[in-house]
Parts: sequence; C-alpha cells; structure tokens
Amino acid sequence: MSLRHALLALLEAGPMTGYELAKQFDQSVAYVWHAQHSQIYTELRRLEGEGLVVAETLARGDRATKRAYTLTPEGLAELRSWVREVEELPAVRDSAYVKATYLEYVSFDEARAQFRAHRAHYEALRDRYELHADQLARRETALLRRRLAGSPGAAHDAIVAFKVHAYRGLIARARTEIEWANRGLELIDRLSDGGASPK
Amino acid sequence: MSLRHALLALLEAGPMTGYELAKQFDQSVAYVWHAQHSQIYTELRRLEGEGLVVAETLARGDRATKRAYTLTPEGLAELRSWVREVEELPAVRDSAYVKATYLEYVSFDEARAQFRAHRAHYEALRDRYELHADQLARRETALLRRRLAGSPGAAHDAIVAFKVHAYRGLIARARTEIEWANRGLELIDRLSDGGASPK
DNA sequence: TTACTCATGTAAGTAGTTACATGATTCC
DNA sequence: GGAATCATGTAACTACTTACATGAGTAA
Repeated sequence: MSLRHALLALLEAGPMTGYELAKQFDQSVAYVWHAQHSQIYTELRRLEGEGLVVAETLARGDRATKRAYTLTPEGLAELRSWVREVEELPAVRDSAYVKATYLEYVSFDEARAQFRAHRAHYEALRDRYELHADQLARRETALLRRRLAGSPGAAHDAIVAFKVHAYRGLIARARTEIEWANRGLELIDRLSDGGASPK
Repeated sequence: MSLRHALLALLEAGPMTGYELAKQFDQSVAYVWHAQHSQIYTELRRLEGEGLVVAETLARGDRATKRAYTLTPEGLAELRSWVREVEELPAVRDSAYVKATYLEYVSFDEARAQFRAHRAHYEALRDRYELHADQLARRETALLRRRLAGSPGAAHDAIVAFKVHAYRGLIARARTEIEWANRGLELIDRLSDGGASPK
C-alpha cells in the first residue's frame, strides 16, 4: 500500500484539498506510483477515518464545498515508519516479457512491431523522467520548493539528492528497456536473414 | 490478463493436469508473471467454460480424480492473437522507488538498509535468471524439449532465441537495479561525509 | 452559451492475495 | 505410523479499474 503513504508524503509539504492533491500527485508521485483520482478520494476518506489526516470543509462558491486535508502527527509517524520499513519486493508481473517469450507464435514483422512499441514507450518515459529530474535538480518544482521552505537548510541537499537519484534510476531503467528492444530487433533480423540467404 | 495466455502457452506443449501445470508454471512463466496455485485452478475452470481448453477427468487411486487439460484450436487461436496484439504497458507502480524519493525522513543508516535490501533482492533474481537462461540456451528444460519435439526443426532456433532473449533482458534489468542501489549507497556516503568532516 | 477546469464522489466489476480445507498416495 | 507431496479447490478480502454522476466557477 504505497498510495496511502504517497498521499501522506504529499501532505507533509502542507495542507491541500483532494483535488489539489490529485493534481500534485499526477505531476510527482505518479511517475513511480500511478493512481486514479477516484482512488485518491477514497483513500483520503480512509486516512481521515484512521486519524492520519484531518479534513476541514471549506466553502466553494455559495452552495458547494471542498475539503482541505492536513497531516496529523500520527500521519507523519506512520509515514516515517513506512519509509524505514524494508518491504518484500512484489513478484514480477510483466506482460511484455511473457509475450517476448512466445514470439515464435507470430510472424517476424509482428514480432518487430512488439519491440518497436516497447522501445517507443520507454523512449517517451525516459524523456519525461529526464525533464523531471532536471527540474528537481534545479529545484524548480512547486512541491519541492514548498517542502524545502518547510525544512532546515542543512537538509536541503539530501532532500533534493534522494529525489534526483530515484529519477536517475528510472532513466537507467528505461534505457535498459530501450537497449533490450533494440537487441530484440537485431535478433529478428538475424533470424529472418539466416532462414533466407546464407548458410 | 497474461495469466490465461500463459496457461494456454504452457498447454501448447501438450496436455497437463492442473497440478502439473502449476508446477511447470512455477519453473517457467512465474519468472515473468507470478501467480498463486489457487488462481491457476480458478483460471483453468474459466478457460474451460470459454472453450479455450477441454478437460478430461482421470482416476487418481480408487476414490479421487484429477483433470487433464488440453488446448483447443480456439485456445491456440486466442494465444496467437494475444501475442500479436500490441498492448498498452501498465503504469509504473514501484514502492521501492517511492520510498527512495522520501529517504530524507529516515536516518542515513536506515536509508542504507533500503539500498542494501534492494541490491540483495536483485542479485538473487539475477542469479536465478542467469541459471535459467543457460538452461534454456542448452535446451535442457523439460518444457522446452517438449515444445521443440512438437515443432519443425527449422523453427527451433527462433523458439530458443526468443526465450533466451527475454531472460537476458531480465538479467540486464536486475543489473540496472543493482547499479542503482550501489550508486544510492555512494550517495549516502557523500551526504553523511559532507555533513561531518570537510568544508 | 459553450467549453473548460475545479471539485467530489459512487457503483460495479476484475485480478490477485491469504488463509483455509480436504483427502489420496508414496516413501521412509 | 508419519511426513512429504500429489491434487483440487473455496471464501473472504484488498487494491485497483472503468464508467458514471453531478454541479460550480470562469474565460472566450
């Protein structure tokens, strides 16, 4: 359950409404933990029920309302203890790799299409990660600034460095996938060649 | 839904009982798509209901029975069309990376413990992948032999090559994670040093 | 007035997990 | 006789997805 802790971490930067939180989420944590807005609203209610956050109902126009959430001391304690805890990593479940294992069932061209899609996907991801890593390193994101503003100057370097390091890891990961797809395409060239001309 | 297709792919090598299938699964597909045995039995019943496999009830001792599943032509067609289909890759959801982003909440030593655990996990995975890749390359696994025996000699190289390529990808992935963890440990050394001695 | 963004949800369904249950056969 | 392994499931639960619903404020 990373979602609840990701939400607690976002709120550590300061109080936010569900909608604000969802927006911030999409521009930060969502790179490492995706969630739908509907799930965020449900989880916030649950966190409130457990006393890890408190909500304040605010007016929005004359008729409607919104709810601003604030982290409680219990919420902060829960966040810290979660980050401290060493978790079992979940078992692998990667459908692209199971397909790659059974590419003999389709034509070489169809197999190529799989690797090209894989490459394109990770190239796009890599670009987004690089952009975000640069913004973090330059301390340009709104959320990071808010967080830095609320913590002692001596801690700033570590806060930034850990985040940048995580994104550098994601970039390395994406590059590994791109290389794998390229080697897959080369493999298919060799296989389709080998069957046709030489020997 | 890769589980159903992974099961179809296993049955393409020949008929198997649920239990046999579960055992084969653990030694092959589980490296890329983990599933519990309970889930496999449920999924087999569903596949049977959809006509993608047929089951034959066999005696086991005097009183008990077991069910042997065979792939139907519809099942094979479904398998092929799934491998052909280019899927959207699911959004990232990696709790180790969200923790890495928030390591400023814990001590340097606790942060080190996270990276060490991460490294140990992927070292173990890498070793298992390497072993399996070697076995596949030498055509030593029972399942691969069964599959090769049932397909024309000209196709053998491709069948083996695709599987080996998938495992080489997993190995590369594991190595990337190990390097990331090592760089994380170096980062913590720099951060804890920087605060203590120089400047 | 139309479209967009702000804002908050519910409801139904799927995939997967964890724990439990039961009994047969085989090997020591 | 006991332990391991063969063999097949059910039940309750959790996380997440997809689709839907509703309405307010704001800028063109």
